[in-house]
Amino acid sequence: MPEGHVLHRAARLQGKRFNGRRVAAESPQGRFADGAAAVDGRTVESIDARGKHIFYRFDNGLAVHVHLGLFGKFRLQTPPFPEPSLNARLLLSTDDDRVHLAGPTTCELLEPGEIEEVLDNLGPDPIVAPSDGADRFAAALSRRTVPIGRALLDQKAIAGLGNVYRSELLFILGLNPFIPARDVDRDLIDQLWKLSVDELRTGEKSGRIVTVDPTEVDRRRRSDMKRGERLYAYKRQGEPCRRCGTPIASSEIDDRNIWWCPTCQPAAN
DNA sequence: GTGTCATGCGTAT
DNA sequence: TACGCCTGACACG
Repeated sequence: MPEGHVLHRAARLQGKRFNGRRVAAESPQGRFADGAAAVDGRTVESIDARGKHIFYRFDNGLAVHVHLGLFGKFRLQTPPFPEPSLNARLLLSTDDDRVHLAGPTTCELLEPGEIEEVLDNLGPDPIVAPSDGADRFAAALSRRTVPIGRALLDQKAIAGLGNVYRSELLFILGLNPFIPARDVDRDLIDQLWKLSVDELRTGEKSGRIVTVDPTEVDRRRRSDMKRGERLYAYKRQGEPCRRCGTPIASSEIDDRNIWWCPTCQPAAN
């Protein structure tokens, strides 16, 4: 379930357990055997996320770079450790903790300096919220004629948004997904950036994506909401818009589904 | 048990 | 634009 908030949360929670600790590294599945061997017995210096990427820096200068893709998953485990699944690409263990990684798109060893090459291909990350983030985001969009709904998934424009957040952010701001990115007003771009910061940081803290304002659903607190009550648009096609009752519409942009409210997010005139 | 789908993305066409 | 990759949850029988 990996949008950017998941990786930042993983970096924070794993960092608490592994930073400064010597770890055993292995790859039960075998596909990262050489990489695991290169960091086995080394000390973790830091674990950091950027966009949907996470980097483990070790005291020998090497780093492990992971991207979860659509299916990848981390599990944090404590003793007694369960038998690792044969799918485990990477296990990092101390006597007290273990992180179990399965199904990543990327799990690779990086030499010193190579982390920067990955970062150079990423736009501003709302969770990091650099001071020039809104400007960089706006500059990236200003060059693009593609729909705003597509541009939001371009990790060079903004790093960390995925398919859930894109539907939700556009809904909240009443923005039609098909408006060309460069035609979106700068004021709305700034709002998109600020909302991304707020929503991803909220998601990082809770570990799940909740965008609805509880007062628009019922009096329950966000943490008590059932799945399906936490979002405005994502995967709600045919269900009534929480704001106006119009059935939520769905379509595809670039082979990926997107959901929106035809009334609250009207097409540009 | 089998089939489908998914919060992603690189590469080929 | 289409396909391949990687895993797991869920619907269906």
